[in-house]
Amino acid sequence: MSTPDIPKTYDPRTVESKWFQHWLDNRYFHADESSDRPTYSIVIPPPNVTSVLHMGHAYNNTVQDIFIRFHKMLGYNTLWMPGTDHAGIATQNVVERFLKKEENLTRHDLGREKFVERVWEWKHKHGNIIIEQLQKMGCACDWERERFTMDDGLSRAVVEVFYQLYEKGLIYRGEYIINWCPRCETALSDEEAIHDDREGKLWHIKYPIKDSDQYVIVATTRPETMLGDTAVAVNPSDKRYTKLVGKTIILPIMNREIPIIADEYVDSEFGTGAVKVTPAHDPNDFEMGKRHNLPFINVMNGNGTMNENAGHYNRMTREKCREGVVDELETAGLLEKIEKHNHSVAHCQRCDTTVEPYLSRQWFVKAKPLAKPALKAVLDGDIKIHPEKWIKVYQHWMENIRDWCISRQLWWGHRIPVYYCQDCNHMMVLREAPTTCEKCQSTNIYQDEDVLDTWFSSWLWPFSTMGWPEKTATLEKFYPTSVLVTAPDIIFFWVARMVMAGMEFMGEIPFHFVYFNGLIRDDQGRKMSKSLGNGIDPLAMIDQYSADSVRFSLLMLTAEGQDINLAESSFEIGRNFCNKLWNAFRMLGMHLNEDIREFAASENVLNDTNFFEVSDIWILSRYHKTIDAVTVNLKAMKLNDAVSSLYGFFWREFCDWYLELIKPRLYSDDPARKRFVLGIALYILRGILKLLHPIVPFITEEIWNLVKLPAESDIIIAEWPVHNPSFFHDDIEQEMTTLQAVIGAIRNIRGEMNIPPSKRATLCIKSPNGEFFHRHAIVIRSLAQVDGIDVAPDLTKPKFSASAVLKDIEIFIPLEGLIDIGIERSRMQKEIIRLEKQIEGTEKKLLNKDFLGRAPKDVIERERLKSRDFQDNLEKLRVNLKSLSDV
RNA sequence: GGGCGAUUAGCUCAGUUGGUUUAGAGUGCCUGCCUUACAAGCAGGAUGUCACUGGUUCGAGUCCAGUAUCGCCCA
Repeated sequence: MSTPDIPKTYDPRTVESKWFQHWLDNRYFHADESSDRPTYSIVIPPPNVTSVLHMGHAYNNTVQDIFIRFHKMLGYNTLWMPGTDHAGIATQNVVERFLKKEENLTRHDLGREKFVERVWEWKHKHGNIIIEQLQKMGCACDWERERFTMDDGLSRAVVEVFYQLYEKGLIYRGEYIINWCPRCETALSDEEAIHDDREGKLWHIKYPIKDSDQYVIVATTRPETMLGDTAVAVNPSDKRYTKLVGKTIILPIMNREIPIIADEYVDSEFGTGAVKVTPAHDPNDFEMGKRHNLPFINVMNGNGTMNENAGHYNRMTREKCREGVVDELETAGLLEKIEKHNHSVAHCQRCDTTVEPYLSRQWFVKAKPLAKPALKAVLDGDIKIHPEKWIKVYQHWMENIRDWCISRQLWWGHRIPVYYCQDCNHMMVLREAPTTCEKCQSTNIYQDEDVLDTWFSSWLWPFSTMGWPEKTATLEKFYPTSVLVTAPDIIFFWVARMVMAGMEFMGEIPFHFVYFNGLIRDDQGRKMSKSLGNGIDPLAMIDQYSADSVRFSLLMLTAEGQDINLAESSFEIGRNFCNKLWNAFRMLGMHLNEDIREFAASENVLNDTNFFEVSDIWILSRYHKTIDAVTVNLKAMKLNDAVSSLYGFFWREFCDWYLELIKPRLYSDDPARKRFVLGIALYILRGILKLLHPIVPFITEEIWNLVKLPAESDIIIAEWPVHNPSFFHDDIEQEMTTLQAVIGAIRNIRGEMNIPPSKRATLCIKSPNGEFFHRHAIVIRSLAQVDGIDVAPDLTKPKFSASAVLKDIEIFIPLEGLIDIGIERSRMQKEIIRLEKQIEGTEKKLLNKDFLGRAPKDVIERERLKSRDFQDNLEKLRVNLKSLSDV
């Protein structure tokens, strides 16, 4: 493009898909095991295969993409491992609903084998949605390596891990109270049972004492479970009940005789101090039941209905049963009272059904031995966590870890590699399915019906995706990974367990850093959720504003680890920024030719020192400081700071000032100067594009390809700019600050006086530094819309003029007839009051003996200097104000 | 009940080890501009008892203690 034919508006739609395909075609995303460059690797937190992209994904993956692209440009051999997980419960639910709706079939109609086939079918058809959406975001994953937790390789890893842990005695089967979802009809881990505070009731029930007319009153939040009561318990030190311990209760409705026992667990403060004990339906009662050898009576079926142990409530739902029990007690005069009572109730993470503490036989992982090295890794600082506050949360969980229930009564998932002989009941845990019983040679063998918790495969993700248990070149090269980027709500589900797995199976940490990104909320600070309908669809936002805009906006809005409150209009930030970038490019682009492109790319422009003006030295100084700031912040993972400094430099300095400052030269008749200034501006723009690329990859690639030399690479693999301190010029920056202040003061006068831009003004300056104004006359004229400039050290204030004071510079704008004396006077008075307040502040300090005696010298000196400047300005202002009154 | 975090402009938030900050940014608001890159823009303006109370200090938005409100996690 030598005579630029640049579209007036930037069209992200075609541009974004074009470049993504280009990057794929050139395999820029591909990580190379044979490369000798230093490595940088991330494994994606695998989204559920059923999921569609939400704002949380969009944000989380933008962060990862920035890290990856940044390190790619720094020259690292980067690997971003993508993929999805099979999301046992969620996926099974989705497919079941689908089958019901489309074919009116249940999974039981199909049978296990056929059903699982249908799930795979569904996965092949719909499971790619989120992957395509991530690609739309621009994610620089190594898509050739995409993994799925049910892939053969990853499944082998799961079996291997089960086998190893079982051999070490870290996996066991047993009958315990677990969290049971009656809707999903499966066990859940503690982490999948979400506790919410709900308004409930506390029923006070009279339990008659055998052979007496007395009662013990027990308080319960779950009256229906009384059908399974096998004791009443009180605290041994509770004097109210000492005499009753050992007596017998006639359990109402069931008419079962149950003992009154004493147990330390009972809280005398709660309710009446006497509690019913239901060992098969409450984890604490379960422990008590074991301590006191109580019977365990399960009164419920897996689907949440009552069973034959519930007497005439058999087959009733637990909700109906509760109503019935309460009615029956009331009728019998056994209901003492009902109180309102708030308590926390566990709900199924996937379907929100109230979770039932349920006695059943499940498989568990012994967690304590695994937790020990995992905790040590973090406390020793081998794994660093950002923000650090999460270390404590991690520590608390690890120190109080409980065994992990890993079996699920589902069909979709990794089937537990345990086999039983039908003939001799022998149990075998094996890597490969056996054909005969190793004990009795029977071929009558069946596999455990249950599958494993999805997280039992996800916790292996950092190494299973790289080929473990094989010793692969990928593992050798890219494990441990550099950083894990995720949201803090899965710290226990995933982060903690990945560390345990890494330590146990690799003998090494899985990642060096954990970066927790904040949660996305709506504009009122509420969590985005389907039920509230307050979610913002990132794809709709991408359609409306472009992927770059979405990425940029999210970053601008986010402080480290803080939650983000998001409104749809927030995305205008990014759109406006991209528009500004496009237009900055357009301004230069229309003047570009091969020569200038070459000139800027070769950096020869930097050697043309005799063309340098203050503005050029200034922008180069600011540019190199910006490179430094952005690089430091990105390395420190302070993304918001990196983006802010880029925003400020590009918009507030490069566009607002530099591009305006160069216009006189750009439109001058001096081709050499024009060539030079275009060269500098393009040199800076090239750098800005590179610095911005990790954040807004598409538009930067587009513009880069319009300004780069044909021989240069695409920006995605371009070299990251390096700052050079020899470009730092504090003295020149100081001079620019003064120049900006002068122009600002003039603009202020013009603005406040409502002087239209068409009305040029003359400028009278009283200053000893005439040289300064001579040097900057052209840009002052251009940026402040003034005609002539008179400068003299002893200039007298013209009549009918507005004025401003900047230390030793006094600015006068004679505006006879235009200036409203009233406005000007109040403008000056406002300034005087402001200064008087400042002086008051500094004087207070300077008159304080303790301050003078104890504060460091430089601080005192600074205060003195400040005070003197304020006083000088004030005096001049007063004189000027007075002259205004004299007119 | 235990723990963590927050409280700074109308809104969303920065503010590193106490003095380089005369408390900032984005957005919104008011005024004036279609100035040959950009009205998705430009220029100017207004707005803060830094939640409250006390303490440490020559000096506190910043450190300490307590209070209030809100949020999150765990039991």
